[in-house]
Amino acid sequence: MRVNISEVAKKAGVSTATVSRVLNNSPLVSTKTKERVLKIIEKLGYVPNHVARSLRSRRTGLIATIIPYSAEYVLSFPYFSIFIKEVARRLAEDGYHLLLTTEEPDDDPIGIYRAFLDRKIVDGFIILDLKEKDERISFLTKAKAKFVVVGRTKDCRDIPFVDTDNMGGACEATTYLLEKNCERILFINGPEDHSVSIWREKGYRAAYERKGLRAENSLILTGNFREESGYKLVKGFSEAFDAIFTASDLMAIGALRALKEMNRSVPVIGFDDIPQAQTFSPALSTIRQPIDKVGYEVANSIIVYLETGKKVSKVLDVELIIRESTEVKR
Amino acid sequence: MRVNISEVAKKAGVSTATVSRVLNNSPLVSTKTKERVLKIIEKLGYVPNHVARSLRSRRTGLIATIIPYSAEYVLSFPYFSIFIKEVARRLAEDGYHLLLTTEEPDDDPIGIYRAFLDRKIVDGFIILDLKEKDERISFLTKAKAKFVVVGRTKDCRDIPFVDTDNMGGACEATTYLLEKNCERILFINGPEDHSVSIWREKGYRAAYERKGLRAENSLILTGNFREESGYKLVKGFSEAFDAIFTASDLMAIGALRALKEMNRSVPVIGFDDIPQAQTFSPALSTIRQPIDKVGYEVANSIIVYLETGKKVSKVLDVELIIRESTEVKR
DNA sequence: GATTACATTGTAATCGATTACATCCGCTTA
DNA sequence: TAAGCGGATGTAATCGATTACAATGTAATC
Repeated sequence: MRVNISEVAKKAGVSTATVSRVLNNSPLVSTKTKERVLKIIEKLGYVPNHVARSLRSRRTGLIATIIPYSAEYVLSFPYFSIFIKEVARRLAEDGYHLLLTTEEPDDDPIGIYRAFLDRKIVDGFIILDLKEKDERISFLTKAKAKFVVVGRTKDCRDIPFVDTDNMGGACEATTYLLEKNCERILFINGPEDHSVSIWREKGYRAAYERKGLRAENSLILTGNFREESGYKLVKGFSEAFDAIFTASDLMAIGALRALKEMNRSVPVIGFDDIPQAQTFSPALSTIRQPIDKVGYEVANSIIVYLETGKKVSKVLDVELIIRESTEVKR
Repeated sequence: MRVNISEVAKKAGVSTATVSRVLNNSPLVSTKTKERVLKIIEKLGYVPNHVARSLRSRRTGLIATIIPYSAEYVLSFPYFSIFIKEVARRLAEDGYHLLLTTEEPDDDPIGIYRAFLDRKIVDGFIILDLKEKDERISFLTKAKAKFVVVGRTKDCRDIPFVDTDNMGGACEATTYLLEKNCERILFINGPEDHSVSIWREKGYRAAYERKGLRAENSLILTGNFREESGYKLVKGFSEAFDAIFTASDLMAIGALRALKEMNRSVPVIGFDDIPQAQTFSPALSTIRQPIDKVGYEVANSIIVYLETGKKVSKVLDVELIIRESTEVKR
């Protein structure tokens, strides 16, 4: 029923040390014994117990990804399943596994991180939904835990991260609108403490500056990534504008709804390229992020970090997808 | 730095056995010693090592969910992230954790299940995307592993499962169309080996039978849950029909596209209530599944199974959501 | 005062691997 | 021939908990 290493050792007429050496491909075993042991292993169908290994080696092969408690997060990140699948796939390639859990409902966002660290359940963490001042980062750094971040804070030296080129994408979208001779582009950004918001605003401003212009602060609004907020902000906006760029597709959809009700039509660009972007009418122009690659790279980065100590960071290109919502009807 | 149970025992002037008893709330400790030990634990910030516990107790507290290798799966299941989040949340309530991974790319779908079992990495499994003849089920049953299934096969005695009322939902949708005086309802089902397809077809047929009618086999087509297949099947259908019911919202969207091109308009009902269902024009009438509850219940069921041996199954109600796509314009 | 019962506590084996160190063997070399 | 060496293998400690069993102390009973 339960075959363990001593069973194998006994049947093969060697010590457990030798069996262990065979298992770990140690050069300290003669070819003859190695073959004999392997044959017995095969015959008994022996597979080493992972928990026992973890205890001795002090590595569990588990990487935690903790979903932030805000439900909005998952909703505002519709490709989450693709991301998570790709992370799991890449981790498995090197014998690691993904432990997925949620933040605890109480007001202690680092509680679960502390628990995993103290109990030695995982070898490392993947941090999602980065905030500009993120207490998870300071906690994990202080605790000397190993982690990789999806996103980027303003100063991110010493922290391995994987991010999409939010600034470049926002700049490209804004530039596209400027070159359509729009001058007053309403920019509906995400919450200010989100790191993506900071980079997207930088991109928006950079596009103006490249044209020798200056972005107006009054044209920059703060939404929450959700449809309703795009709708309301456009409805309530009293100044003049001739285009809209939003930090999420959902807010773009909301904005388009508002425009329709107001009987107006200006070019609109969103961010994310969620499934609705294609099926909405008008089909949304937007910035597509390579979410599968983000998953791959972040998994890769944590593996490299764990095994070599090297901190690998990466910024992945995004792509401006032009569809119907930027067609100007005059 | 690393505090273990002997450290605590030494500082408290007791044996490790006593400390362990305190940790596990054993009644075999006097109140006095218990308090003393607890004070030391607090002071040293001691937290028991989970791996050592797992080794001794033969339970890791990990539940595996394995994403099937077909990429379509994740795409055809847009609420996957909500589901998985709810599973993780419920598991954590009782100290369990979700280990998420993917099937191996080669043609051995049970390889990863076998690996997790042999290595004793997880205590149980949650099975997704059930097929009518599912080799995962037969393998896990033979191996005496504990698992809970999302979905239902025809004969599912002895297997704990959580399913939505696919038959009831399909019946309700079909009945709604029949009562709109549609007689020839084109039913675009999912692949035949998927367990959901079987139940949805049953519901479709049941609705006809209740009206004293008989569903025609030629009106039942097989799609693959994706938009393209809804589009193509409608385009290529040569017989008469006066309504469409599809086993996924994506196929419903495809069907509506086809209808538009063909310049026809019949009531259409989808299945799932994905985010696009609301934003598509016309907004989709559809069957909404309580995906968060499915996640909660399946996690609950595996916990109960592991801790009491009882097999708890549940069928959750679905809801017919009527939007624009069933409005008849004649 | 001896015996018994019961409540606490300790000792040591155990879970299943890894690995530092010791040992053994055969061969080379002075 | 003895010392030296390196390769192969074994012995036993170790990782950090749990738990069967033994041992102790204290109070109740005769």
